[in-house]
Amino acid sequence: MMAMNAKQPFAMHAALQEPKFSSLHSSAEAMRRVCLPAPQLQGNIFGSFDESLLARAEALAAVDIVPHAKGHHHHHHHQPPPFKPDATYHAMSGVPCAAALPHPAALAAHPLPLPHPALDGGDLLEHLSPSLAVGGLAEPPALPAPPPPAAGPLAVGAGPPAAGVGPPGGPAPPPPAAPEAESDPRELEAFAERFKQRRVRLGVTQADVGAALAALKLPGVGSLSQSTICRFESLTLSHNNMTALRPVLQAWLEGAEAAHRDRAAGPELLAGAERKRKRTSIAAPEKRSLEAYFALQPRPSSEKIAAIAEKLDLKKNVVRVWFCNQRQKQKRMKYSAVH
DNA sequence: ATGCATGAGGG
DNA sequence: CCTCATGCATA
Repeated sequence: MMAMNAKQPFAMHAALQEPKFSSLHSSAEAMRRVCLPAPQLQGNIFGSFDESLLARAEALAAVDIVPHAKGHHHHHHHQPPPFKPDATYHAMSGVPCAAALPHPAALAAHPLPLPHPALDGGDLLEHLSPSLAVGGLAEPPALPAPPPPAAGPLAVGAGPPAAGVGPPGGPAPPPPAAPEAESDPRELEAFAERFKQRRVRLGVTQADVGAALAALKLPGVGSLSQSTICRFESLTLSHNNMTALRPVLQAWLEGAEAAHRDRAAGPELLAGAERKRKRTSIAAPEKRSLEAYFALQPRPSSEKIAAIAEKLDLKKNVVRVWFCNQRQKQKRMKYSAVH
């Protein structure tokens, strides 16, 4: 009997992408803004920037054929394939990493050493520069007082039906520590940490938690993936998302601990997961170019994306998605530094 | 722990 | 097309 992965991605999704944050989000937004280079006085100057930057990035990408250079990393593409190998398909390996994954990897930081416009040379994007210089760099640094909706239509899992939180009869489903939950970043941070600690103490993996959420049968709440649980614990989700998930995870935690004490009602807290598939990967050189370009223009137009895609031998959609993801990453909650 | 991707919902 | 919440496949 094969267990078909019949997952029901309950739709919660972006309910409102409008300015629905009160003040916390403002911080995030502010952070993001300050990250951007002053989008002014650009004009033709940027054209040069753009050109040299991308040219350099591409040059770097092209030097993958150098004998050794740094002394690490050796690629193998950029060959003249009859196709467009923008993506590298790797074989799967079914890694049951789960949560307590003993990876000694320490992660490598990406200081993003933005090159200086001192470089010059190829005008690989000559046909791009013009349009970008005047047509794309019109960032309206406006922020017309975001009206705080006050109401919390977060609808974490309240997509289709009206997941009324607080039905008469069994109210107070999500027992938030604070009725008015300020959603303090510190608060969330603290909770995430405690959550992880207790989760580990229960000997439950992130994947297990995600799967177990469905057993809670909370309205609109299905199962989540290990990724999401992990991101929650590491606070790499948007503030909105964190806030929405907190009650759910807290509910699970309580139930799990209860089941732990009383072994008789929590067999669903364990789940096996089997996955098999492949993921497309963007090669390092291409990634570098993309990063360089992103630093200059986080929001390239379709035309620019198409041009970049062609230059890098990537599918346009891949490039577009890459930019989208970059934006999300840059925007993601990381306010644990500035309040 | 993260990268690339899908999809809903809003413009 | 974009933003956002999520997920699968990976390193």
